[in-house]
Amino acid sequence: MTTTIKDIAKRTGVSHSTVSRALRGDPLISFATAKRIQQAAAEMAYLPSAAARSLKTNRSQVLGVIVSSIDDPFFSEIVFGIEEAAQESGYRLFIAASQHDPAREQKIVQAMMEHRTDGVIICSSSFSPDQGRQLLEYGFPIVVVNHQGAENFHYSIFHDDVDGSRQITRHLIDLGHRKIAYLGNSLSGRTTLDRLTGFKAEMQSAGLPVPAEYIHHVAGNSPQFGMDDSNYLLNLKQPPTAIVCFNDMLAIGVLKGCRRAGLNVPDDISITGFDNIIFSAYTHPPLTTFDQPKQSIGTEAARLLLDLLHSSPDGKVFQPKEIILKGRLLVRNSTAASPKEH
Amino acid sequence: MTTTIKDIAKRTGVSHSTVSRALRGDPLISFATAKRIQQAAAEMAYLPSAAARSLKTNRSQVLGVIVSSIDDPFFSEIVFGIEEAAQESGYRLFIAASQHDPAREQKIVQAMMEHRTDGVIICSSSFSPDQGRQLLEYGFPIVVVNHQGAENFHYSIFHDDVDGSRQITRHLIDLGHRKIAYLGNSLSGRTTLDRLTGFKAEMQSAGLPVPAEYIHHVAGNSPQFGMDDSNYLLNLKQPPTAIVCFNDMLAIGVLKGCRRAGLNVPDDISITGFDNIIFSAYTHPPLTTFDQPKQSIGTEAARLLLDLLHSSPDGKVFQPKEIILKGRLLVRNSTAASPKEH
DNA sequence: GCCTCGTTTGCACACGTGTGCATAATACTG
DNA sequence: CAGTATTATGCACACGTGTGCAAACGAGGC
Repeated sequence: MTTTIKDIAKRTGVSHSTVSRALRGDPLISFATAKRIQQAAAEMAYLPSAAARSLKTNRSQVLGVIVSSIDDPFFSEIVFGIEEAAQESGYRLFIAASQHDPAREQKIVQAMMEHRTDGVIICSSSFSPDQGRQLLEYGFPIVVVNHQGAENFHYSIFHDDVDGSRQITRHLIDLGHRKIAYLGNSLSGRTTLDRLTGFKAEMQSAGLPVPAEYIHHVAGNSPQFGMDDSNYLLNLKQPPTAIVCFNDMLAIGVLKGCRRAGLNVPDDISITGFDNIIFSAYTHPPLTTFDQPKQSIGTEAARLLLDLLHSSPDGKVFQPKEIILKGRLLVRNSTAASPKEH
Repeated sequence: MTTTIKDIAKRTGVSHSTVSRALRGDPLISFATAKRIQQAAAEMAYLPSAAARSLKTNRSQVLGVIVSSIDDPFFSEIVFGIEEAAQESGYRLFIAASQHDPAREQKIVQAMMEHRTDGVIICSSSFSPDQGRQLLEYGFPIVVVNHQGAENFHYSIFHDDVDGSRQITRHLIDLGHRKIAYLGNSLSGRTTLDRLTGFKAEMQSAGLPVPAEYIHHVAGNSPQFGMDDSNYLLNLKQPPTAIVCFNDMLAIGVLKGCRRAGLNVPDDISITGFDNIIFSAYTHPPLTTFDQPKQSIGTEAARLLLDLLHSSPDGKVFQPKEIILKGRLLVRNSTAASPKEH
């Protein structure tokens, strides 16, 4: 059986409460006995029961992380950042993937509640408002990352997607492109809208038209969607000379779609991504994209949540807070001067 | 505050033990009162405390998953498989990334013990034997996936890497290649050795020599390593006409390295990967690789562990078990007939 | 040597849930 | 109707840890 503080108490001849205090470093206990107890604990390979502690203290030292999918490298990197910050403060992560499935979201929310997670970070742009409300009502401190329903939550971390998208678009305009299309992902809620907004804004300020058929949405994040739906844009009567893709995953698919259609990137058409996932440096040609500080987003989200946790006992209500991070344009080789019209 | 079974007891005028039984579906409780209690519980939005339950039952309904890194798409897909199976059986996941860092591994092991995880799945090929021993001594049921130290553990899931590597190599030999190099990842322990073994075996059975300089190892899994170290192989006096890469991540980097060196894949040189991660279909050219059933590996690992958990109370000791899964060769366009010697 | 004060430890209860056992309520048998 | 079998419920304790409070201990001052 696993050793408990009672076992240690028996062996050292003190009460279990003394052991508890000694191990927690309570100054009430004399240095001599504290040391004696700690040594005994080490020898007996004692490890406290998280369940018992959590039951008593009402704190689990666990942060819930809800992400739409684990196998999306964008989210993986954010999670990586979260874990760095969490582990630094002695917190553990409870990661769950919603997979855009409401039933699954329901189960996740329930599990978070049952485990009395100390707080929750939502990274799933499509997370259902109903589930969000449930979490809020339960009293969880919540930090949302790039989330569409952010108006309901008080603490959020944003990457400035509007600005990023403007920079990407400006880059293409500067290269002489005038017929630029946008390929979005309808499942990405606010994120795709922000990027679309930035795109439109920059086009407008350059006095360039954006015909309705130049804005197209797919329903998923895999390269497959990008490849399949690139046909739609390429087969338009007036095909674009550049495509601004919602993110790198789609852009990677679009690159292949173009190649299949016999188009040379970037000579015949320019393609841009967004996020700078690791693979975007290895496509052919390497992808021009917007380098989003994914890891920082994760660590900032975790730090904000931890701040919230450690200051709430004071009873003072935190001011709503919105942290906006900026990335940088990363010009590689999938963009070039607009092809001359014949 | 959160509602407890005592609150429900008060409201329904029964004792808290009756509530406990009613909610657990204990047939001791009459149908009428059980229904009444369940309804009250639903109205009061009752959710059991995982901590309390786990403390009392000594079962956490949580599986620990140790993975070397989350942002490696290969592991992500395995984790995805694990989660599918776990959630089906009402288990939750406790995921932690070791990052090849012993200090981190130590913390992870400790956390798993403190949380009294019901079992552990180790997917980190470089996981330290010391930590593994500690987990074993603690009494965790453990399932290892492709792990180097599998001899110490009784239950394991393997992909038949030796066979896969032979098939890949055979494919290249059939295409007329005679000078074939192997690029491994020294951090991947047994996995890279198995693949190297298969490679050598097939070369030998074809009567082809493998000069020592044709076997090269890098120390990491990112495409960057593949790109950087491809130079070494390409600059040999007798450069190979084909490179068998440890996995897709490295192969993706090698593809870029070849392009940089002015080589055309597959006309000048053939490249193969391993794993079939999602991006391998979108490289240029699309990567010939070995399609490993990643998701199945995950679900099988989880199922094996769950079987272990549900049968151990009988006291009967399980026979050691090793499940070997097979994948299939996936020929795409990064391999072609060996270039003619001039 | 008595009182006071500060330090160190133990007692007892609490957290929320599960369960063996005793007891109360009901049904059944003769 | 008494006695017994059956069913339904409650009591009390347990899981491992943390903590307010009382008690024991020792030291110092007069």
